[in-house]
Amino acid sequence: MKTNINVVAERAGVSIATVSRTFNEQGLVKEKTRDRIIKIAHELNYKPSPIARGLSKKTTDTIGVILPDLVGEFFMDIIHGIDEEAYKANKYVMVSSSHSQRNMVETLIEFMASGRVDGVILMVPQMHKEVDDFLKKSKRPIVLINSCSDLTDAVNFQIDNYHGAVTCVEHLIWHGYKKIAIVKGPAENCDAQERYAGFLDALHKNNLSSKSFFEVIGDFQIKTGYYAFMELMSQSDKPDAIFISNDMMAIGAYEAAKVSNIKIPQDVAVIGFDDIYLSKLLNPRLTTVHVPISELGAKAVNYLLRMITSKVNAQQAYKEVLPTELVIGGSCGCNNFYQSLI
Amino acid sequence: MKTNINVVAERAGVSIATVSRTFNEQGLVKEKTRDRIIKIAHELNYKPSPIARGLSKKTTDTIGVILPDLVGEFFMDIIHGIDEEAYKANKYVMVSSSHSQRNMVETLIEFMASGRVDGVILMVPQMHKEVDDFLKKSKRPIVLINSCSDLTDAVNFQIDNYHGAVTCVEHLIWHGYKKIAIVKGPAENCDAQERYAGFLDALHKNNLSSKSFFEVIGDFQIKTGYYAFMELMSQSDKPDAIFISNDMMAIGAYEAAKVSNIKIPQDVAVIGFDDIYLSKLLNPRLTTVHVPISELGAKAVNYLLRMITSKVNAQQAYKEVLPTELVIGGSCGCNNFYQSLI
DNA sequence: TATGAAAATGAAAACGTTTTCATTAATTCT
DNA sequence: AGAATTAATGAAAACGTTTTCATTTTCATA
Repeated sequence: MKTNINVVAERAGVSIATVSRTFNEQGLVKEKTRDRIIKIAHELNYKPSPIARGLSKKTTDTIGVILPDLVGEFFMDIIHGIDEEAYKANKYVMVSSSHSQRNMVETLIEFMASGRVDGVILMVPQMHKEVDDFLKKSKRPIVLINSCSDLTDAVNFQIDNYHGAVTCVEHLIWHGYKKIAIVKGPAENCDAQERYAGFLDALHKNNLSSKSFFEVIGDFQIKTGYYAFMELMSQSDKPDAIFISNDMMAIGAYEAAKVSNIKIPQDVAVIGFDDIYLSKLLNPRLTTVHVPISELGAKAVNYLLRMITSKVNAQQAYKEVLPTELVIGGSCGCNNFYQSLI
Repeated sequence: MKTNINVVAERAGVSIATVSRTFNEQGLVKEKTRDRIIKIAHELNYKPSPIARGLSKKTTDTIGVILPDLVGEFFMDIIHGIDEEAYKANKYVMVSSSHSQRNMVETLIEFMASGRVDGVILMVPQMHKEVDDFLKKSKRPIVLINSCSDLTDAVNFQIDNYHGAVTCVEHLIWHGYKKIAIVKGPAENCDAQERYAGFLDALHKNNLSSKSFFEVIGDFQIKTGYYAFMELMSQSDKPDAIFISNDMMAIGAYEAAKVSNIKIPQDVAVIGFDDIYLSKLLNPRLTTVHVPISELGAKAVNYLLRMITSKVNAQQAYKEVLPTELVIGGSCGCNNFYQSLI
């Protein structure tokens, strides 16, 4: 009744070994018998069981994805990129969030040890020792995405936060602004750190320097953007441009500007980071930095698959920084940008 | 070297059967030996292989999720709800999009037949015959979410689009509006159909009727919301309120209002549907309908798991409609709503 | 036509569990 | 104390593949 490899073999008058070979390596079984087997398998609607195959071959054709959270368009984009590439390669995708940090590491270990996945794509907001240790001794390949770059001996795909920030600041300088402020992200956040570094370096390279009262810290949420903007613009010495470390805070800044009757960009220029969907809807459209999130996922999958198939040395460290791109809106002072909303 | 059930058994001076029993049914193995086995297993860091177990038991502890798309906060919320519940039940989640309709059914069949998953949560934008047929003959349980309700013999969890729409319209009527227009969603979309039905019924129940020039069709995207608003408000006989079938189109409407200098809600009241994140950021905050997306995923998982464990009859049709809730903003004319942005 | 190499196939072990059925150990009952 | 039950364990088959190693077939070459 149940249609396994045996019934196909029997029906084809052949041993199960040849049936197996038919579905795996090519060239090993004679054209004629191969065709016959394929035909019969098709008639019986036979497909090799992935589970049994997994037991025998120790591969599952699925990759694990562990994200710090499963909320918001950002993580969705990552999953999307991963899914798309995995699908092309006929792989399956198992997702899991680290469930509020309760057990990121446990999930990871479970995944790896259980043989459920052939490899893992892992995103850690900030790298702790535990993870670091584990990466080294893991038998299955692991690819990090958008994780801190301080561990040099891992495989890591990242966004080029630094140059994104540099480009922003240089664009502001090009506009002629000289008093450039920044709303920073959380101190422990790697993205925030890199963006801040880019900000500082761009200023210095252009013989400007950052003043402490032009630096406000935020937490990447709308609210702190609001207050940061208020704080900056209520000083007697006001900036003429503000680099806001992410778009969410920029939204808060827009709100603050509206409330306090400050015009963007006439009174103060504003520039964000991330190019989230909302940024298109602001008025004027927010000038920001596009980050190739979905590509990040796609590239991570491709590399992981090559690690799995040993096309690339899985022990070898590798790092790739994906370029970011300035998206011109009206908030920086440019005025012939493309308003894509309608 | 490799630590499988055999080495544990040997080390414990016991047969592999008792080791297996120790990790499965309880009460079958004597307390004392059980403890010894557990201890040894722990020392050796032994965990039963899910793959081998899967082969033997024909269950994998993972559920499949097939969504029409992996983009935007909506689908992320669904996955989030699913993941959270699955995690609690110690199940794994395999996601897949239908990759632009290319092969939703194939993915489904593949999933089911391969024994990769114990059950599937499936969301289909519009139900075609193929899927319908397949649902019937599938051996593994399937739970539909947010899918058309015209197949009565499936398990289906849905949003209460109808009553959400009724509530909207009645709220508008309560405000005193009499000339209520609608921007509909795509004709073939089930959500859109149900919302439209609610709209009509609410009007009739209140002795109002819909006029054809007050009904415009859209496609749930921003752009069509823009044009629909323009069209409605450029007629000589203008509506005093518009029920827009989703928030995205409402955003377009806001934009159109701004461009044409029409004030919301003073000149025309507007109400949306979905309560997406952006709706909080509009000014005035959009009055809309909250849909419990994440709960939808969570409930679907719970029911699916009960089908898998036969706590509930998997052959039996079941339908659950999750309540929606009106979220008051300023766009309907209310003025003491909670503006949650800051 | 015999011969050797190459190509195609088969038998059986392995992968790591669960589970049925039989057997032994422990316990209760008279 | 011995029989009758019940509780605990073990041996081996099953799950459905892949893969090694040996064997047979084929085919070109001498």
